[in-house]
Amino acid sequence: MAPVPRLTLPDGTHVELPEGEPVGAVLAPDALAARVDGTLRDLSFVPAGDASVEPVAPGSDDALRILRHSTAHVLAQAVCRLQPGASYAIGPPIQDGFYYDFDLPVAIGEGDLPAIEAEMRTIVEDDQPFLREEVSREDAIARLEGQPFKREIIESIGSAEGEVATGDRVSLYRNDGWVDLCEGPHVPSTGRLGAFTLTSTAGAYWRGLETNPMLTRIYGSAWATQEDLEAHLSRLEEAEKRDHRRLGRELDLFSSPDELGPGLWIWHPRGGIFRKELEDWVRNLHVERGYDLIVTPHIARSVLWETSGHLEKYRENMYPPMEADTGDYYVKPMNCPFHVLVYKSQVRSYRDLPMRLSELGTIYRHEKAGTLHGLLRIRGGTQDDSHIICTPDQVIDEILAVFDLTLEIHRTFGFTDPVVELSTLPVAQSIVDADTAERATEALTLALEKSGLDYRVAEGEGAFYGPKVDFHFRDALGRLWQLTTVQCDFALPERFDMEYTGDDNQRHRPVMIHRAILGTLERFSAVLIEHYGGAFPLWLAPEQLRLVPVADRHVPNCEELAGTARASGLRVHVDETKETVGKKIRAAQLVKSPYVVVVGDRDLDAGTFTVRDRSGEEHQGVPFDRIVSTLAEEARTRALGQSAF
RNA sequence: GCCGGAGUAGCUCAGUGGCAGAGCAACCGCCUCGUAAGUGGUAGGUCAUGGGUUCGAAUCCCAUCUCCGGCUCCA
Repeated sequence: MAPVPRLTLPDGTHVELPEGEPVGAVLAPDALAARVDGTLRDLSFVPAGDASVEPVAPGSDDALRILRHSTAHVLAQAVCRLQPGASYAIGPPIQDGFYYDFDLPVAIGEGDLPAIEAEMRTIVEDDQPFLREEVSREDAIARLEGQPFKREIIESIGSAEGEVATGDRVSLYRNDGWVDLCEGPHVPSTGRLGAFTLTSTAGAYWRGLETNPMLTRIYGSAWATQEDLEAHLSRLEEAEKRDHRRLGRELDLFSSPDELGPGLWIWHPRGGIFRKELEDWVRNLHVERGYDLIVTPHIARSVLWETSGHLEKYRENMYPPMEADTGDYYVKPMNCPFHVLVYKSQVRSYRDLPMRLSELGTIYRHEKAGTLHGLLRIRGGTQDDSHIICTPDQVIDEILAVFDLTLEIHRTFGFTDPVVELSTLPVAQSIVDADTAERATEALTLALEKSGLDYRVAEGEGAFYGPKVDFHFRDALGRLWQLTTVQCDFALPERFDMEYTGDDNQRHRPVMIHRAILGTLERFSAVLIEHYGGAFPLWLAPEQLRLVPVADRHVPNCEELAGTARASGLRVHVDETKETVGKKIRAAQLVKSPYVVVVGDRDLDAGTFTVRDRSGEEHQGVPFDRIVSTLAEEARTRALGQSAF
């Protein structure tokens, strides 16, 4: 007779499990699953012998994943009830929720989601147990007859490396006669689910391959409690309020009229002043850091792009050529070839190096139509693009200096704690030989090690001409944005036959570092708008001070005060509309004007004013010259918070 | 590019085969006001574009353009 299994609980105590009893029998009733000897299992799992057992408590990350996965099953079951001929593919838990992919006899849209959700609720009310069975592959295929995707998965299991199951047996989960191939584990029964909602539908290729059939994906969100779900939904609402496309319109910053073409944007006066401030600052900072400013055109002959390799490797992202009297011209998708030409305009010596060539270069990329997204994914944009051309000995120090500048720039906006990623060369489509790629990767790795930054490696994610280091920063809502990219390039110097004379009087090949710290200004602006929710720090605010006359007769007083403030470099708006003070305050608040000063008899008599900031807080009795000097100082220091007076 | 949805006044939207609508914004008055919407009026439209069905189309059909949500976070 087999010995009774002895279970070790997380607190170190031991319990004996009566033979044939599942682990759930000894765990708290709120447990959703169990971790048995480190592996996630159903509560119904019966251990073969002694084991350590840990409950998967509600609210834990494991529990959330299981909950979401189980909810995905309920979704699939509901869809199959509503559309009996449906094939179901995969339905994993994801960030904040889950999805399931289907091939449906009848197409559905978002309007069909309430009906599906209602069906899901009845399944939850039924409190159907999730029953696990382990069967042979043949049996599994038989049980899932008419499910081509499941068949494909079953046949592929164990064949590719890293596949989940091994051996000939796979697991099925069944509730109420509906069967899915699934590794598990699941919650004990559907009654444990509930805090979920379906969010959207989408097309998704089977296994993500464009050559595969397009399936219908249904997305949902699921949480441990209704409160968590509601908190998530209000986070989405907050993100929507901060959407740069919406704020760009509301704050009158930019637009993309149809006549321009997709992915192209015009900046309005209020957006223009914001960009000017950003650009002036970033240019000056570069000059301070030893960069030289250059200017290059938007188009160039095809020969330039042949030499650079763009026509060979980057053509699909380039606008088609323009025919002209002197040959074919291409609009530039990158600035680097032009910077090479600046370098090559003279014979260079090691004394010229490092050369740090910088421009706000406007580029055009013919991005795939479906990938465009506001200012975040555009076809025309301006990069803070620089190329550092240096000797191999100087590479590491130059890269370190770029890292340093990167951190300084992002700190100015309140972005800290970057997530740093080293992307190695994409082997297949590179113009670089393995040896060169190795050298470039090594240089970046050495610089990263020396910088002390934590980083992770992404194999094969680099640019076609070289490996790169990317910096991602977290915004006010906790979202990560890839902003900075630093690329180490041994290929273009070769292709363009770039040279310098060394102190040995021999010719040498320089190294080129590509780097954009803000990325494109359009994209960066979008990130800033969402980060600040449109409430820019004073130095970037299109309007810095708004004066509100109490009555018409105070307009001249406001104009006079505005003149004083403007003389100190402040951007001031006087609200001359014939509205009530309350209405004018509201208008100022809606355009997120940082400071509002109401000007009436009381203030003019006293010679002091009440300053209202964005939070609505009022600072009383402030002389106007102090308002001006305080705001000027706030702008000068690029302060992130508002002044207290 | 592909799947699904959408396109009506500057903005947000109603209108589902029978005269093109509302709120906000704009403009013109009245009010001269004290920290988030005072009040009356006026103007504003090729209902994305082109074709079709119909006595009749914003509405139904087709095509095109544009926008929105997505297109492995792998049972």
